[in-house]
Amino acid sequence: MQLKSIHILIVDDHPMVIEGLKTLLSDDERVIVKTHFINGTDALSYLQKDTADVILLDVNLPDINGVEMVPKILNTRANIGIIGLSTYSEPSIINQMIRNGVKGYLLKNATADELVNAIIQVHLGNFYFGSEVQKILADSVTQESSNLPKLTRREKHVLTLIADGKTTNIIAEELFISPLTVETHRRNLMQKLEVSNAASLIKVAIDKKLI
Amino acid sequence: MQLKSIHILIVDDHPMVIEGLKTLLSDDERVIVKTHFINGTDALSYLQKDTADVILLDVNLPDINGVEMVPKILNTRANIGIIGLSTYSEPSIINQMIRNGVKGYLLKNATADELVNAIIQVHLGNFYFGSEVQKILADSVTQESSNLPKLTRREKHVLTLIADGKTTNIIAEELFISPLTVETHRRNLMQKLEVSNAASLIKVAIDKKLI
DNA sequence: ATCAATATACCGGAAAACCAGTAGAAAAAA
DNA sequence: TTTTTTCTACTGGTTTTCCGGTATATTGAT
Repeated sequence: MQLKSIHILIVDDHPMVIEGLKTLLSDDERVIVKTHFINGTDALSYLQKDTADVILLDVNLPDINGVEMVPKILNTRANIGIIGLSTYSEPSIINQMIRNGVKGYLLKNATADELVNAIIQVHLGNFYFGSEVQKILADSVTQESSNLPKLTRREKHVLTLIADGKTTNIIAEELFISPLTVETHRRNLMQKLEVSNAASLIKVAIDKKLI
Repeated sequence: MQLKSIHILIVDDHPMVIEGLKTLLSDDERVIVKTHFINGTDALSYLQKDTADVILLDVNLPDINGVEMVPKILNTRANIGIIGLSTYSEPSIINQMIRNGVKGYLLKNATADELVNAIIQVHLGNFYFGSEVQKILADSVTQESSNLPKLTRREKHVLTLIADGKTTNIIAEELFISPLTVETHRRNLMQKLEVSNAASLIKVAIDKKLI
């Protein structure tokens, strides 16, 4: 029934992880580990000539950041499925990986079942995220959306105009109000978001998804 | 074999879509459409008392924005799977939906197969995105990552410090260089990103994923 | 009708950012 | 090794932001 196995590439600098993955996958005939690399550069140069179906990519490589690896891989071989791997859990990293194009993400404590499942789904072109990863992502959303400072309509408006790079005077003209008023709004915004200048105001506003 | 059908809730203000979905799903005994709502408010108040397994949620509702609906739904019923639906394709909308917690996303030209597949996968706790949706997301990543202004290492570093709300003088102290140099870096950054102040510098830097 | 929140506006002064240039040293690329 | 890029630093001046207050009109909710 199984005519063609899925070819796997492992990119990870921990020998233990490599061996562990190989062992976990050796029992399943649907997948076959082609080879492995212990750094990003070697993996990328391999992909110049050869290819694979699915890459298991560690986030913490010695040379190239895993997050940066993803677009590099996809630029070379657009239809490789990439599954991110890491021991820990930072939601921002996972989010970046997803944005950059990984199709799956697993923590290294994933079971053989999960691993094979992820590989198969990703190879089919679907997404697969381990249950712990999903929990982490869900938590990061709810956590961030809590304790949001309440901005008034006017403040939100002024905020977006500041983000557009408009000065107090320009904003005042656009809103037909005094520059002094605009400044008050800006100051209230900064106070509410607990920052001391416009640059970080924009930063935390975006972080808190107010823009 | 099929003991329990997956209970579906449709939230969409287009009668044609509602009927279409119901017809597409009527043939499959694994899913059963419980009821539907033509606006967000009614759907939310329904969820106060009753529940469902999977919600098919239109993005363009008359009262509440679909993007905002998602967290509202998940706050009430955390383990409902939400599948976003829309006719068109704006990547930013899809991204927002995903960030807010949808488990799937389909365009309205999805086939019955895709639809049922998505429902089943989402109900299992997995993600499912239609092939067109995946293409859109992939395009948006590569498109945005192109024509990026090239920042030097030092500039990137200064950029993040600015985003942290640090002033020129503070940054100079941290980097053991003259404030005048830091200012030069800031000005070069602003020129490269084509903005005229630090606030919008941070904005476009985040937009272009340089931070 | 009343109270709280919001939007409006001001003063004066200090700090920081912004602009237009120039230019040498160090590092990286050719 | 030469060339290019990056990092560094400066002068001198203008504009804008930031801070600590204060204060009234308007709007929204109860």
